[in-house]
Amino acid sequence: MTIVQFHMDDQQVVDNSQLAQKLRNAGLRPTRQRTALAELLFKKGDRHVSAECLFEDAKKAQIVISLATVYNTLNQFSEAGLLRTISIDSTRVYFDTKTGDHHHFFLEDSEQLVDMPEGCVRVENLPDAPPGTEVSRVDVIVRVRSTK
Amino acid sequence: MTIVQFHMDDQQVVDNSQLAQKLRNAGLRPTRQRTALAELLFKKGDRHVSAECLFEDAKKAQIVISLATVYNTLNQFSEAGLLRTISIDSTRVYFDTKTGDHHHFFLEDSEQLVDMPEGCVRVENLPDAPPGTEVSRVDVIVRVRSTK
DNA sequence: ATTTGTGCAAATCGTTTGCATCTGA
DNA sequence: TCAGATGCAAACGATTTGCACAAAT
Repeated sequence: MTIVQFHMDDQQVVDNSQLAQKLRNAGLRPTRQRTALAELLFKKGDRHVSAECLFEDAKKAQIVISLATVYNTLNQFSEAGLLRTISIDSTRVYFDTKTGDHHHFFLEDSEQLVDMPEGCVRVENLPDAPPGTEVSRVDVIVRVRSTK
Repeated sequence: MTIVQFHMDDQQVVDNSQLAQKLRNAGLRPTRQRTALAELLFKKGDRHVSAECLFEDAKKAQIVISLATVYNTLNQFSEAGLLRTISIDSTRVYFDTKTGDHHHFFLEDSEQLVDMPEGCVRVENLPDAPPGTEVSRVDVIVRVRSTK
């Protein structure tokens, strides 16, 4: 029932020196809180978090950090390409630790995002992009809700 | 440069008595401001508006209305099925006057939505919805930005 | 030592709500 | 008449920002 997915581009991070390196590669100094958040984000495999929810996770993990820093860090990470942002629900931004090409289920009841396996969806018959523009990304979001 | 599209299900509204009827059918009293907004929304063919931008339109059209009422009215219209809401950009909700099954281009530069012709896109190979859920809608958003 | 990050609180921005007043059927 | 609409201003919630302080290199 559980779908397990691995991606070579988002290599599984297991120890903290790899994390620090990942941050450095992205041009970010591996500070205490950045490393701590990176640990929460990238050690557990694919995640879809909101700032608020990562902030809660951090609290539970005894990490001392302010909500503003969580926001700033998430934004830095996604600018650096470590995360991808998704906005589905206008009230919240989700950050996806999986940056490769893939699409999502959105569980309307629980407001959660679930990855679809990479490469499985094919979108056909797309009209041409409007003149003077080029496609930067195609997002497919399948909204689902519990039956009954 | 301009793409014009017509759809039979969202019938073109041309006079105000039809508008009033459309509102009544939706269970909404055709009050001054509702009719005025409906006029802006449904007389011009397909539109994608934010509350703020419709509010501006209303001002230009000398309609006396408050921003809160624009919000309330847009929400009522979409609950009544007269509009469809789309959230792409987490900072703004778009209301689409075309309620049929269709998808969108999102022009990242100008933050505008453009309809794709109905029925042209085909999404294949969708994985099954997670257990216990059913698909309520599939959204395809093609983000484009100006070349160079 | 210098640059860069962090925490906090205040600011912002889109959106919603409470309530007194008005209006359409 | 009177339920239902409207306007306003205040409330809200997610996110950003300004600034003094702290930590990395």
